[in-house]
Amino acid sequence: MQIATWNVNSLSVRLPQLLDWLAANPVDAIVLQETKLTDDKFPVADIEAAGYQAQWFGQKTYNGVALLSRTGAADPVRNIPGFADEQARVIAGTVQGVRVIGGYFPNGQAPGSDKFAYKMGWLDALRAWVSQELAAHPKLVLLGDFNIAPEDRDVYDPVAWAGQIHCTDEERAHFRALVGLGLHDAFRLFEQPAKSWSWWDYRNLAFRKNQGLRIDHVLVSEALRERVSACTIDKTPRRNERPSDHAPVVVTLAMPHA
DNA sequence: ATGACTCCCAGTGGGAGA
Repeated sequence: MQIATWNVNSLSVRLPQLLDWLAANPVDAIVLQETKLTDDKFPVADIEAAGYQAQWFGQKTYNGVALLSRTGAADPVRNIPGFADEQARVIAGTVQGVRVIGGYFPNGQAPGSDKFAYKMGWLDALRAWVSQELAAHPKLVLLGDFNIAPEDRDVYDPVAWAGQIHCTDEERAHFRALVGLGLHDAFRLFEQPAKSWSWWDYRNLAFRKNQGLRIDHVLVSEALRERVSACTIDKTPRRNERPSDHAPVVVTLAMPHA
């Protein structure tokens, strides 16, 4: 079983690339971030034609998430229950017995800003809810655009980024607290090339110079840890014309009855 | 290097992203 995450930075712009990628990478499920579409504009027909069922939750201009799966998702949830939020950032569902939680974590803009405070409150609420979800669903994957670079090795220039957004102590403490619920950073369960990033700035030839951050993550529960056989970042779509600034991340699980 | 690019809604520019 394979599950992916991809921040597409506008699904209307990236739909052809998504369909191409799914044809080449027929994952069982994928969560999308930054669809930037109101629900009435979601391209459900194209996605179903590609062999996926979809749950989606969006808004105009900003945010927006979706969960696509071959077999459909049971018990869907949109956003964090009990956390009043104007922004469409979370979609969850149970796919082939695995609880899949896709998130587009707040950017936070800058430490000290209102948006940073929102990010901290959102992370508090997310952790409390994921803790409950874990208790109900031991086989759980939390994945998406976390907008957090967990360690200095996840940053191309950790000196320049020290204390900057995505790299603050507060954000990194939140990442560790999520892991502390009993989750594992699937990417780090394996030997990985140095300088592995999931996002590269559009500016300054950052992709060509491989100047990026690893901010898109897949966290797997303890019950799934032994089943994880691979976790990779696919840089291929970042080489497209008009690419998203993020690359997909794919986790492979050995699921005997999937 | 106070930047750079891309998307969006707007409306002939500006905010947000990361």
